[in-house]
Amino acid sequence: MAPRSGLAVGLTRERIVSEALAVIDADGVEAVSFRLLARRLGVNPTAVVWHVGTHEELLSHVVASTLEVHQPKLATASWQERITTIARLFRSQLHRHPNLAKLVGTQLTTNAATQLETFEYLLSALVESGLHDVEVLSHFDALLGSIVGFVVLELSTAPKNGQAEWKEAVVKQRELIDEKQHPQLHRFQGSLADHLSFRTDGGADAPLDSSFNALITLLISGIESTVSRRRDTANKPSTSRKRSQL
Amino acid sequence: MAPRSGLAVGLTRERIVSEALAVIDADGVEAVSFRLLARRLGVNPTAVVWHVGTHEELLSHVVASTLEVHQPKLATASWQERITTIARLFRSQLHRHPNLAKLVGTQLTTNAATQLETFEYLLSALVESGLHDVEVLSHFDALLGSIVGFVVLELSTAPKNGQAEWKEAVVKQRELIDEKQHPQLHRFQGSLADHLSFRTDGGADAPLDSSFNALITLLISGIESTVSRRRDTANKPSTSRKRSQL
DNA sequence: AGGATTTGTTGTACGACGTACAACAAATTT
DNA sequence: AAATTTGTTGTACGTCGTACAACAAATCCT
Repeated sequence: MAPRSGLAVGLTRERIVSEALAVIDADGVEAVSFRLLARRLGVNPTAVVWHVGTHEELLSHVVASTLEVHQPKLATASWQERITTIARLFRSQLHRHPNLAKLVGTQLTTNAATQLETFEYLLSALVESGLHDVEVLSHFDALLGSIVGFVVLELSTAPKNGQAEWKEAVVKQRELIDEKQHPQLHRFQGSLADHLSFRTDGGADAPLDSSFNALITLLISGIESTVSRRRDTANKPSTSRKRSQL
Repeated sequence: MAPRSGLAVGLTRERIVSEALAVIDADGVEAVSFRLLARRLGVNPTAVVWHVGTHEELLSHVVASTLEVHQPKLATASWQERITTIARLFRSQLHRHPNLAKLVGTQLTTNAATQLETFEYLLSALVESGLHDVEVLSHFDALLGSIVGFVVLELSTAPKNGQAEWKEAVVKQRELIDEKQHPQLHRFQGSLADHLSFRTDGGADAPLDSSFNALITLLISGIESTVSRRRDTANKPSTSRKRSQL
């Protein structure tokens, strides 16, 4: 798989991918080009192409290489603790490479390959929670999608061109919230600056820690109450309170 | 703001943006270029630039124009119903333009501008749920981030180049799940194809309806139990069960 | 009314990009 | 020792965003 041969054998796909990651961390995804990488590696651009294929494939490989999470042993922990740990681990991993977020949210290549461990943990946690088999998979998506999606959104970045004017516009708009038309927004106006849709900085500069913790708590206690609610209605089915499920 | 004048006055920013949206719906975000739009509008490329500014700004305008959700009157509904409605409305809106998802997840310009109505509804629903003021904002982010993030991830697309080989690889990898190493994954193997990280189609072709419903249910009953748990501990504080909150 | 300014459009030009293709040399296989 | 594979180079094409200068129609100023 790494068949050292050829003329100036120094070049590997791994080296290219890791160089690309460095560029991304420093200057963002848009800065990655075959020509730049070739320059930095002292190599001809088309040599890079030969190793990684298309530009799109290169970026896929970068994402894949970054998301390899080495799981700590969680076998003894409760399912709640396991979900929490997985979520936080993923988030801190992506926070280490914030410019990668847009790729993770975009690529569908969430690269199941190296992630089987993580998925197994998450799935077993859901089974252990007491959910029925039919529910487990939909909750698997719900957790994975909301957690990954939250972090992707948290790390989304401001438009890097008209940054100054844009920030100004956001601030002004925040100040112009009308008390009568939007009373609750007005009431929370002062604190809005650090929250989604009203902030002027991406999550790399202004992380949403407490919001993320709130999300985890919501998800877990949501599962708990789904399970326990069913346990109740099993005893006295006439009192069952049904939430519309479609 | 729309000061009809000049030579061939037919061109407006609105017309450009709507043409760009048409291109995006048909061929994806990558297909949008000044030159193509100019061709389709029978106009010189730089005329387009004059109206919309940079390429990045053009895409921002497209997102903004699409996310204008006209809210139905929800004043009489319960806070649970209001959250559900907002979430579903947003999702169906974005499902109508699936190729736009990557921009929404990427741009931070979630365009608070025209969305104030929606945010007010969401915020008031949280206040009404009984959460404390300090919690409302973090839960605001948690809901917004997880819901929007989920849909963005749901709609993420497969790499459009080596599609055939890629799909094959995903299928094969799904089949090679080892029973002893990953027992739960193996157990659910058959159903995995339609779920996150194991599917071969984006959410536009294979929507994750039941997973989205599960997410909403989790979030809402999570809030309910957070509130009611606090109500209990207010009566007998010694029994309070604390979930780690940082 | 008429000159100045704004507004919409055109043309030209530059540098960077992805990538297809042909060439070729070192290493490996046969 | 011949054939093939593997790594690298050079060239070349079409496309892209966008900066800049020119210019005409509409509007504004006095």
